[in-house]
Amino acid sequence: MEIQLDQVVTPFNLRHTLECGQVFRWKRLGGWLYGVVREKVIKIRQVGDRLQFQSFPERVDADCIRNYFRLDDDLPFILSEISKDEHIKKAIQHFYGLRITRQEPWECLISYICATYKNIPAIKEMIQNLCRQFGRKMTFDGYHFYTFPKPSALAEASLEDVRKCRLGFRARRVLETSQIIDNGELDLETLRQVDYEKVKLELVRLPGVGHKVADCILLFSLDRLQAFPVDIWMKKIILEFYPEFFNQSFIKTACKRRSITHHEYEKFSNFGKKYFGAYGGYAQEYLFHWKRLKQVV
DNA sequence: ACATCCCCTTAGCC
DNA sequence: AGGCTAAGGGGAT
Repeated sequence: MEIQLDQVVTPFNLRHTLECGQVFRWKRLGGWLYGVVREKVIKIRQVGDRLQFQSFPERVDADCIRNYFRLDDDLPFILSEISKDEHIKKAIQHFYGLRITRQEPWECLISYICATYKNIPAIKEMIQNLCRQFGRKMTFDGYHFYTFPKPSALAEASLEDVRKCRLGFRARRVLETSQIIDNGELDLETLRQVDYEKVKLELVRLPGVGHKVADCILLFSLDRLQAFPVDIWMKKIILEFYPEFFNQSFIKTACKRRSITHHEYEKFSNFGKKYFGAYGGYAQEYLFHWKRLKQVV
């Protein structure tokens, strides 16, 4: 199947979108990108302004793809809204077409609990282990894929088995959070309707979920495009490009410490929301990807 | 080689 | 209240 994009009205860049670090389960295999979304393997590639895809074992329609990649977001408008200065403009220019994804809240929640204090390759490894251990196997094009484990599968697992997935101290947090979700104490899907601050309060009650993880879940799976997660990279970016928005002594203290205090988190995240506005999350992702790639090169 | 540091942070202690 | 520190283990340096 195929989706015809109009790069003026619906700019999209599949590669940037999947490689910017917001998702952990996509793989490049033989010219295609393969991922698992809602129990189905998706095989997708972009040829110019055509988005070609197949799926297994059942067919997904174009709406599913549009939904996952947020193709209905008015990206030209969003990018014009966040184009506040030369730094963000440069990042946008570099990765034009990068979109925030609309992930499944459950998978997003567990993924970002795992993401605590880990680098991206290691996060991918942990999630892969979890899926291999607790998911269902699917074989497509000769490659093996696994569904993301259901809440019950993780809730019923032993701490030891979760630990075997190399989760370290995150194992207990994943297990306990899975039990809360499986019990129905918190219904993730209904959180889309609740307002931002209330959802955040609900999320941070889960073991392993602090403000940063909650903001990632809000941004990548609960449609809160104003959420502005601040990790160590975003801290570096703000200290480097936007120090004039804070008082000098605060910046000086923040520079001395690599990690982020709760106080710093609030100040930086609120800055992001205020400065970039309703689509701060998009600004965050463009800046994040730009900074990380620049660091590598 | 081989330490040592770093890691898209959280939670618990003081 | 807010700052400090420990917490798997793999990959980078």
